[in-house]
Amino acid sequence: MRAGVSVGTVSNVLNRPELVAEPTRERVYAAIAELGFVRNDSARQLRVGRSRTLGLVVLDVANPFFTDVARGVEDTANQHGLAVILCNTDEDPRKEASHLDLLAEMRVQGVLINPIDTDGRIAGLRDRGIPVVLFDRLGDPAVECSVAVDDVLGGRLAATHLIEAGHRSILFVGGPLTLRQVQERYEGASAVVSARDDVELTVLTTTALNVAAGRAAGDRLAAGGRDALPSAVFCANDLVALGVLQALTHAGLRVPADVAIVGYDDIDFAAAAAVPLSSVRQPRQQLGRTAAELLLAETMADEHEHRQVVFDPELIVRDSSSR
Amino acid sequence: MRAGVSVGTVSNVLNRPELVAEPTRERVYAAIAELGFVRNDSARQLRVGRSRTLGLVVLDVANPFFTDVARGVEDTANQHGLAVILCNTDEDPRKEASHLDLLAEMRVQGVLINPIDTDGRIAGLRDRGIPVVLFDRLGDPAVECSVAVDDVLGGRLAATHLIEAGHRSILFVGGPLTLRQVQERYEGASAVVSARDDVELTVLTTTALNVAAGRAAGDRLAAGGRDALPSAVFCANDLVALGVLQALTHAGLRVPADVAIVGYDDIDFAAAAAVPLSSVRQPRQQLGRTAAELLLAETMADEHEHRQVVFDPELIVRDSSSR
DNA sequence: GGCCGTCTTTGAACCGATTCAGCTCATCCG
DNA sequence: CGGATGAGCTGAATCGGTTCAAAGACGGCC
Repeated sequence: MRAGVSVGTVSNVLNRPELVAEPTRERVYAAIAELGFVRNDSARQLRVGRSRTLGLVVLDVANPFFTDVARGVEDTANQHGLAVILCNTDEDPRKEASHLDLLAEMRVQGVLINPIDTDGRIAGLRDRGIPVVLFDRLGDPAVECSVAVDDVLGGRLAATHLIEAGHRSILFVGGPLTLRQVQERYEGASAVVSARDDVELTVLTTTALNVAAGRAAGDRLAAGGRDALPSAVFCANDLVALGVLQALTHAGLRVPADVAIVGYDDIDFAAAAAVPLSSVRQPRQQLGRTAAELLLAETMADEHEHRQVVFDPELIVRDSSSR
Repeated sequence: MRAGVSVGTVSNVLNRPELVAEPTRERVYAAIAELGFVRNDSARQLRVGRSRTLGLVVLDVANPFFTDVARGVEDTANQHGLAVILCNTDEDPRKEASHLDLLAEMRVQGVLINPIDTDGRIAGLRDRGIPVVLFDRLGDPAVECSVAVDDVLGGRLAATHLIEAGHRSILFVGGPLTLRQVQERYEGASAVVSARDDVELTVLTTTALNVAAGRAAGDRLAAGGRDALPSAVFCANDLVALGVLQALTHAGLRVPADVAIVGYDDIDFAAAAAVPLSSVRQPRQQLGRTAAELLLAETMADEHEHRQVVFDPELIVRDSSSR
């Protein structure tokens, strides 16, 4: 080698510099700088058995909820010298599967996932020694760690608030209902409503949880005419809520006078909306950080006790649901 | 091996199945399924010399502008069987450097970057045979491909529109001014303004381009009192604009009556804002797709002609700047 | 039967960093 | 002075695919 030193020594300089004598170390650093040497991570991984990356699989990168979670994950990961590979599933089980396959081939240290399809693939990763932590959804504490926010409670908070504000016909907008988040938020609202005789809860399902889907739902609502309108709408997330708000406003309806709206997630844009949006807030970054920490704990320790962490959501009331 | 077959054959089944006889192929697939075999990507990479990933380095994942670009990049990359590693720099040159180092170690196929700091590191990647494509910023066509939107034109569009709407004192809000995008958008506006004697353009710099920074700027504006207010504000991006809008509204000022606002990027949330935001729209996904295509073209071809692609932005006028 | 060409399959070299047993040499101690 | 000690360094084995020259199998043809 350039520094008159063996490859073994170079490796030591890079990984355990304290083992190498000062002058040698200096020479090696100098040679590295001079030659522009960059360690080949594949070779290192091959030998060590696993990579220095961690996979994060989310439903939709364009949703600020997930980018905030990703922030949290990234913070924690970077602190430990790990890179994060962000994968987008678009709520498509096939995309999810193909991303998981890729992550398995990469021998990532672990995977954080908000799963759509809990098919065998996740178990497969785990069999292969790759820990998987579920986030924004609880799993089986016997086999996995998970971090979630209590969505049923979130649904209750929203519904309770609307009922207290005097609304008697509430429409839940969101979908697909196969998404656990959507289902549980609905469940929470439903539980509150069924405890009373005088309140009605209906559902309008959407095909996705984005602004366009919300806009479509809002258009349908508006097209039904003023009489068919519910007095309040509870949306499965803020993107949908913003879409509904846009469509209703566009159709000349007033929020909250004609229809009140409550969203979910309390993304930054909720407060900046046409009518500041009431929303159920989740501790997003903390969700990400906690998930990453659980994952790291699992990779480090020999003995590991799986944990379930549940955060409580909080209702933020703004103009869209109060007069 | 389980299928009574050599490793070489397995490799052929995986990579060039047409070379292997039907029955053998079947046996190998069966064995793979039975054993739950997953190819070790590091070993493959080590041999082949490069990975099947591509790095995307952005200023801020939480900015919908970048997630839309990322979408475009991902689409194209996935079509070619590549994974995308999304890196966040938070406008911090140190983070940028460390991400680039990591990507170099990973021997990514290429890097798409919206650079802050064009220090030696990018050239270093290129020397090592890793193509780099700049996006949202033009580079030197002799050494690199780049894709951008004409930010100077965007600035002109915004300023021209405001002047035509009768505004004579315009405030530009954005920063840091070291960001090329910020600078050029300002330049465009400045060029239009200096062509006239009766219009005044001032600048309020922010430390970042997010909602919080915008809110802070808006608070400062509002604190100055009604008399000190400019008649219009042109923001370096929509996040800042939304922040300003929020702060002004909160302070009891009316938009656009007291102050008009024009943003930049036309993110989905701009239309859904408290006062629907006028904004300069950029073809975001297309920017991402084009950048990825240029990168792929460079990796494939032996001979490669570097290209510069410039898209034109488009002004979308909404309520925030028209009465 | 022998030779040739085609289609399959094999097996060993190789990629580059890590790891570790073992070597060297200076120092210290009895 | 001999031997023990340990710091510092070396060099070869190793990880698991990919690649390719070469071997093998088989059929056709003279």
